[in-house]
Amino acid sequence: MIKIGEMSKRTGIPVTTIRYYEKVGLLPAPGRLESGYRLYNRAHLERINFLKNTRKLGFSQQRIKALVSLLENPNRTSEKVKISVQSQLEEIREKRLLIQNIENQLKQIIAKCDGGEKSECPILETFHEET
Amino acid sequence: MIKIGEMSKRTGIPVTTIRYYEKVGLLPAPGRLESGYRLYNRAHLERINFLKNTRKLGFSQQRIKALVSLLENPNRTSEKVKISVQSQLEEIREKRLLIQNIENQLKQIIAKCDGGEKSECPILETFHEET
DNA sequence: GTTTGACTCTATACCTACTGTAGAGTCTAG
DNA sequence: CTAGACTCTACAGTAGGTATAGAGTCAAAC
Repeated sequence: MIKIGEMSKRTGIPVTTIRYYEKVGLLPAPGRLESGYRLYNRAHLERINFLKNTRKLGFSQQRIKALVSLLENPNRTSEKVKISVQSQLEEIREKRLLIQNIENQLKQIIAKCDGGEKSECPILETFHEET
Repeated sequence: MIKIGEMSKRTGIPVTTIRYYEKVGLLPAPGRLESGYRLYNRAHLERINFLKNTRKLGFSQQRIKALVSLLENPNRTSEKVKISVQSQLEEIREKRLLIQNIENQLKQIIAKCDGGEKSECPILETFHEET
């Protein structure tokens, strides 16, 4: 049984964030000492690692909650888990396409500028276009 | 001279967002009718198009403000504008690399799952790893 | 002339996913 | 026994807006 500071050290998740995860329902409320200090066990450590890993993969809190309830459901199938992760992949893929599109547009816009010292500026002109 | 609803129609930017841009200093405060209604001119329309285009390219408000002050500076050089847009490109490129990395990880994780009906689940196991 | 409906105003709350701060209490090593 | 580290709650702030409440205004139909 460890206190929140030790948990923070072991997981690399800030103390404030751990308390926040409890508040939003991603982490079960732990037991408390008489002083009110939180006391975590092995299961909490595992849950925080779970949150850390899914967060790194860009999962939203909503999707993480869905995964957690699968996790806690004894009737879960790995198929359902897979479908959830595939949705996440699709979302990420769309974000990547969007950002790639922006990247290409920026490159084209930069290419318009010859870097002269005149006050005319093809980049600013582009930004003023009606679209 | 047009009212805010007409401006919204012409630019496609919601009325609430136009007021918000004024509040955060991206759009100069327009004149008002006696009733208090905002009245916009050609310059405001151009500014809103500018905001719309830079926002579409993922510029932060901070960077947009920097661009706007270049825009308003008669001593600006197109070189300075170019440098600002190049910084934006670099930021976007890094975001894209990050998201591509996530995408690849997700693909690898999904590939671990054979979709069986057993309760064991390589995906959930991956999410529980200490990292 | 009035009434209806669309429009506008301000102010405030809400969103995601946290982070930071104030002020008070607790624990532990010297 | 005290100093410093740790923990607690509650609330405010971040970016970039969106949504809502309640009040006032404008234009056209009747």
